[in-house]
Amino acid sequence: MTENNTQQRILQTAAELFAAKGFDALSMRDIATACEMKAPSLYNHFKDKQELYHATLQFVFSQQSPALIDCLQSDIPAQQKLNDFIALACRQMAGSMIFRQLFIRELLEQDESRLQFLAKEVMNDTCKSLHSVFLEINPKCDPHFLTTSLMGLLFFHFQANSLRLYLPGGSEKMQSLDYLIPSIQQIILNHLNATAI
Amino acid sequence: MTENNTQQRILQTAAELFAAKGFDALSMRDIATACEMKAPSLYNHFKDKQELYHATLQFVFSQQSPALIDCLQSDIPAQQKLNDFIALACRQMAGSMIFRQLFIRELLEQDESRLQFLAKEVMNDTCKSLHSVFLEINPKCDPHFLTTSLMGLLFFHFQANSLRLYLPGGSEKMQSLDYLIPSIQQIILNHLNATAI
DNA sequence: TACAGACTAACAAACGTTAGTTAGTTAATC
DNA sequence: GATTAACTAACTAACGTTTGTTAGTCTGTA
Repeated sequence: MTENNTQQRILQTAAELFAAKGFDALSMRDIATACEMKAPSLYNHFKDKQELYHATLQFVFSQQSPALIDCLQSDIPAQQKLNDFIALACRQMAGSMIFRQLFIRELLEQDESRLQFLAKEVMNDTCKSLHSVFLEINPKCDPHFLTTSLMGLLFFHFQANSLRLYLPGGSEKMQSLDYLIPSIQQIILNHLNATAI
Repeated sequence: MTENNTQQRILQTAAELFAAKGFDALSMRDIATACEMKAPSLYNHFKDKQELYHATLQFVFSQQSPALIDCLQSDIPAQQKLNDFIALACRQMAGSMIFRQLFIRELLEQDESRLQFLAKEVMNDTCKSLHSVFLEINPKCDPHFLTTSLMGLLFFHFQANSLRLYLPGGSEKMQSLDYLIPSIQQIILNHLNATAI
């Protein structure tokens, strides 16, 4: 139990640090210090740095989807399900940069086996539920394109929130959920409704 | 001239490597080897690793915008200008991963001064031209949101092209420019046209 | 002769990791 | 209930390697 507890604490700390700095910029000593221990102690819990990183990815990625899937399978009209989903995803994106940054780092790394894990183990169920909702709203739509587009909008709008302030027309108001949620909902819905049925 | 030539060669090589591996995973010896020289020789051209990295960013980012801006300022209908712009940006994204990956890495790093450089020196002019086109098509639209959304779609769709194959509904066909260009054009246009004038 | 730009050799610091030790806890024995 | 053995999980010390970088040297060109 102490074992498990320490392990969880290491994973949580490592997640924050890996997300912020990336695999190579982060040393085992950094992680250990943040966990209030010494680097060699980490090896009592994880074989090596790679294994700790993989465990961190699984730890973070497995937490995200359940709430999203629940939201897509509730018993309300499809369009409202989609709006709820987008709102929740936005809140998750804004609430913690850990998932978002780790995800984007994985996209950059382009490691085939890890991309496959990401797609099959982490995203597959959510995507399929989302496809159903898209098709329910408009059976002629392209659910894969819509899903990927929505992910792009979600990840980019929140990741670029610091950049936004320096871009023309960017303001603090546009970083807020109150602004981003309805805007993203509308761009997706507009596309769904515009495609001829 | 040899000086300038070598410098350019180093920058081009460094750009490819920094884009692929990131700042920390890449050593001066790696860069030197790829340039067919020894690491200390790099210091004849750049003060240190940081300066080489900054020079690389400037080298890469300054090449991208001119063609895009030209495309937005030609003398054709606004809607066609926008379509041409999106098509060209897609081709740039697909043609080389260097710009795309370096840009995303900068978004991850969240370094305020470099984000500011990115926004003001690299993207500002393109964004402003793009805003004009958006407003020409629909004066009631939100050009900042549209610009950011378009960037999100462009970066994500091309960066996630490897991931796409493992996602439900993903296929090689959907990685192609023939598929992505019109799809992205349409999602933006639909949103532009849907906003009440 | 001067100088740019390549080189070799070498530095200190930081890296991931291992070995060996120690303190605290649990379980079984007397 | 006390004693011992076994185990967990922390520690210190240290390893070999790689890192960014500097100093000093050689070579070709102007």
